[in-house]
Amino acid sequence: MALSHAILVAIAEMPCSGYDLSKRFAGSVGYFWYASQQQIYRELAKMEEQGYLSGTIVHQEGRPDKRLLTITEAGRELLCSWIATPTEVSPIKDDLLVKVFGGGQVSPSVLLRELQNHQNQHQVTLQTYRSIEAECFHQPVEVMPWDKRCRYLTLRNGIRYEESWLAWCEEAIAALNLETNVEANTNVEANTEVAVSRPS
Amino acid sequence: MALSHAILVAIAEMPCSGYDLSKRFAGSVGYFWYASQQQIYRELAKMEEQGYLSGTIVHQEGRPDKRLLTITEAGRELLCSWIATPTEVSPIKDDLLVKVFGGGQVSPSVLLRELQNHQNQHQVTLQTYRSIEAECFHQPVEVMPWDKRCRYLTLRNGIRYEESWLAWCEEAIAALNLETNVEANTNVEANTEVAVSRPS
DNA sequence: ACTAAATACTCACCTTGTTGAGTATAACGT
DNA sequence: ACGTTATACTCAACAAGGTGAGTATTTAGT
Repeated sequence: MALSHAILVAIAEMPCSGYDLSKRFAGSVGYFWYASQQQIYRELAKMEEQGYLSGTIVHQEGRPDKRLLTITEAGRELLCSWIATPTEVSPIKDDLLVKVFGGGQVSPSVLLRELQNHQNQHQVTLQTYRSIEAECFHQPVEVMPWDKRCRYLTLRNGIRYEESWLAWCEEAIAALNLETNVEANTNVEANTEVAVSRPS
Repeated sequence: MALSHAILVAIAEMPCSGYDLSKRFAGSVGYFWYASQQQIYRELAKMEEQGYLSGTIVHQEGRPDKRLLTITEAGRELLCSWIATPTEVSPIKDDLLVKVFGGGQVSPSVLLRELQNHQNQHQVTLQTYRSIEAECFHQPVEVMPWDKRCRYLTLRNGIRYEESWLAWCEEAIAALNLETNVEANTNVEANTEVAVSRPS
C-alpha cells in the first residue's frame, strides 16, 4: 500500500480520469511519488474493485468518453487513517551516491562529469520549483487556507531538497578538484585510469 | 540493473560472503541502497551465473563454511562503465510528503504528530552520521586517499540530507502551529475533524 | 482523403521488492 | 544434554514496479 495512497491523495484533491491522473503524476504528487500510466490504471482497477474509488462514464464533446473517478467514503477513511498511522522515514535509493561510493574504481574526472550532470539537473528542478512558488504561492503562509498550506509545504521541501543537493555538489566537486589538478598532467582515459588508479 | 551495481560497489570495496554483504547493507552502502538478505542472495546467484562475481568456498575455524565472493574483471568493467554512463537524478519516493500533500483531509494536529515523529527519526540518523564522521573521517579531506574521500562524500551527502529534512520539519511545524492554536479550542478527534475541516 | 497528435484506456511479460518460513553448523552458557 | 545466539544460506509465493506494444476516438492540419 503506497501507490494507492498517492492516488487517493490526488483523487481526493480533485476527481479525474485515469488519463488525467497519469498527467498529474508528471507534476505535483508525481514529484515525490512517480508512477507510470500502466501502473496507475492497474492500481485504479484494483481500488475501484475494493470500493475505495467509484467511476462514472462521462460523455464529452469533441473527445472520447472518460471514466471520472471519485473517492468514496471508504476511500477517504482509508486515506485519513493511513495519514494518522505513524510511518518510518522513507529509505533513500540513489544511483549517484552508489557511484560516488564506488568512485575509488574510476578516475576523478569520470566522477566529476557525473557530478556536473546531476548538478545541472538539480539546478533545472530548483528553477521549476521556484517558478511554481512565485506563481502559485505568492501570498504569505498565514493567510493560506489549510489544504493549500499543506501543498505549499511539500513544495518547500522540494526546494530545500534541491538546494541541499546543489550545496553538496559544490562541496563534492571541490573535493574532487584537489585530485584532478594532479591528474590533468597524466592525461589518461577513463577506462585506462580505472586500472591505474586502483590502490590494490 | 541497480541492486547489482550496489553489490558490485560493495564487493569491489571488499570481498565477502553473502551473509556479510547483507550485514554491510544495514550500514554504509545500505544507507542509500537498502536490500534484504533474500534479495541479495538472489542477485548474487544471478551475478555469479553471469560471470560478474566468482565465489570460492572458504573453510573457517569455529563457524560454518562460507562462499567468499570476489569481483571478476568482467564485473569491474561493468561497474566502471556504469559509473561513467550518465544517469538521471533518482526520483523521490516519500511517504511523508504524500501525507503532507493530502494533509487537507485531516486536522493539523494529526499531521503535527507525524512531523514530530519524522523529526525525531532524522535527528537520530543525523547523530549516527556525525558519529561516523568523527570516528572514521577526522583527518582533513586533502590528505584522504582517493577512495576514502569518495566514501566520505557520500557521508557528507547524508549529513546534508538529514540537516535539510530537520530544517524543513521546523518550518512545517511552525506553519502548522499557526493553525493548531485556533484548533486547540474546538478540541476535536482526528477522524471527526476530517469531516469538519473538509472544504467541500 | 490522409496524417499527425491528443485523449482515453488495455494487455502481456518480466524484474524487483517483500514476507515468511526453513535448513545447517558451531560457539557459549547453564 | 539443552536452549540460545550467531553464522551461513535456501525456497516459495506474492505484490509492486518497469517496459513495450496495442486499440479506439476525435480534433486539426494539409
